[in-house]
Amino acid sequence: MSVPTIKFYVREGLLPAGELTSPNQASYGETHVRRLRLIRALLDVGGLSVAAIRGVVVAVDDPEESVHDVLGEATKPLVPRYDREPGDGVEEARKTVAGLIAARGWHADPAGPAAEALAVTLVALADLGHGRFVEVLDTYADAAEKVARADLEYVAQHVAREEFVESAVVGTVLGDAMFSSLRRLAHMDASNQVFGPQEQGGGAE
Amino acid sequence: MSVPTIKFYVREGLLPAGELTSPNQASYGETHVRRLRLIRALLDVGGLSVAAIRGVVVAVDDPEESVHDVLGEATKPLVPRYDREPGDGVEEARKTVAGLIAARGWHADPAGPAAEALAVTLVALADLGHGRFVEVLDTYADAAEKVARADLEYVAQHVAREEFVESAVVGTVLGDAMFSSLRRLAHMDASNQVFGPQEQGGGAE
DNA sequence: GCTATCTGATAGCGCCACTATCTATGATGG
DNA sequence: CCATCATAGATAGTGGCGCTATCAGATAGC
Repeated sequence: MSVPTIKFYVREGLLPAGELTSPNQASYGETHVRRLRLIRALLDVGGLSVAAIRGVVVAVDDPEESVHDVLGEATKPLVPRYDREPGDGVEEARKTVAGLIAARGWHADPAGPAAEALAVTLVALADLGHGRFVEVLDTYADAAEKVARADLEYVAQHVAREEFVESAVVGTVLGDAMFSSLRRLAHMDASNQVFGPQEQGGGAE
Repeated sequence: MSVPTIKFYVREGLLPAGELTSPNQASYGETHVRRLRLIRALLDVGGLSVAAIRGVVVAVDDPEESVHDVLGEATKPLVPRYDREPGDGVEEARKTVAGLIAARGWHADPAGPAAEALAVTLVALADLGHGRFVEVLDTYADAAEKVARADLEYVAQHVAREEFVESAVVGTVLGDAMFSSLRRLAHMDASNQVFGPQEQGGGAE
């Protein structure tokens, strides 16, 4: 972690400035190191942009901010743009999403960023000829529910109140990465089972 | 979709050139449109880089290429770098991942990109003071298995052989996006239930 | 004192996903 | 037939992003 990089983060509002002990000497403490680790994790592992991280840390530092709002902040930049002539199927996808939320009794905003991102993804799938992929939506939603419950449980057990907000962001962002990797591993396994062990790698058999 | 952008994709090897009917007239067919949609979906929704997409389409176009290899290609650029003094906990994380793979009997390479990405994520979590998050790994793995099975089933039912490779990529990349959105929705619901309905949004009650 | 090191500020770099401009060629229409 | 206009291809430029290099000014430490 180079000094100029750190100063860059300070400039960008990701990191509070060190306490000046004299005009050319600043001291950085444990909170700074913690914050730096948060930045690196969100940046490298989570793939967030510096701007998104700024939004997150501003919200994290604001004691008035609710978990809900911070997550919204962290999630906003993740909605894809996927340009399309409006109304061409997006509307239908939005309805599908709203229907799913209603069917599951989820207390979630059908117009929020997460719902919108889902709708966009469904449209993209339909465009690619995979409109039927919605048939597995329920399986995905089941899995998502289970994972979300586990997340909440973890937070309830291991996270102190004053760390709720930061932990929620970390869990949301890194949890995605975690699940994504696990899904790939599970895919490998499943495809190895279906297509047979054609000794095409490190066949542990 | 502007013309210069399309030409850019041709130059970058993402899109085959149109068939020249005369030195200044090229004809683009359905395959080009399809490919363009694939590019936009992977780029906008999947968040892949142009370089990664090139790897994917080269592999997709190669009839010798196996699903396995193409997915490897698409997955490789997704492994985070997350610089760290080596051996400082990464090794332990790798062991955790290998143990998980073994415990589940997954036929997956514990040294492949997916396993490595998972290990890196675990290290990042540990760095952030969430080492205990591994306790929910099993829940995540269960969910991932279920989702992966559903994916395979979908492919088996709805995808023709010659589209296996492309569909696998699409499913892997857009499936991540889909699950991610669903998890966020499930989080909203869970947190709304835990923290009580403080009328902080569009309370559909 | 004298050098080495730190600070903050400004400007620049390298990569990436395009985009603008240019020339040559040929389609198009009165 | 000929003026206009669009298109192909090639080259160079743009804007954003995540840093990084350089520079003055100030001070710590010898």
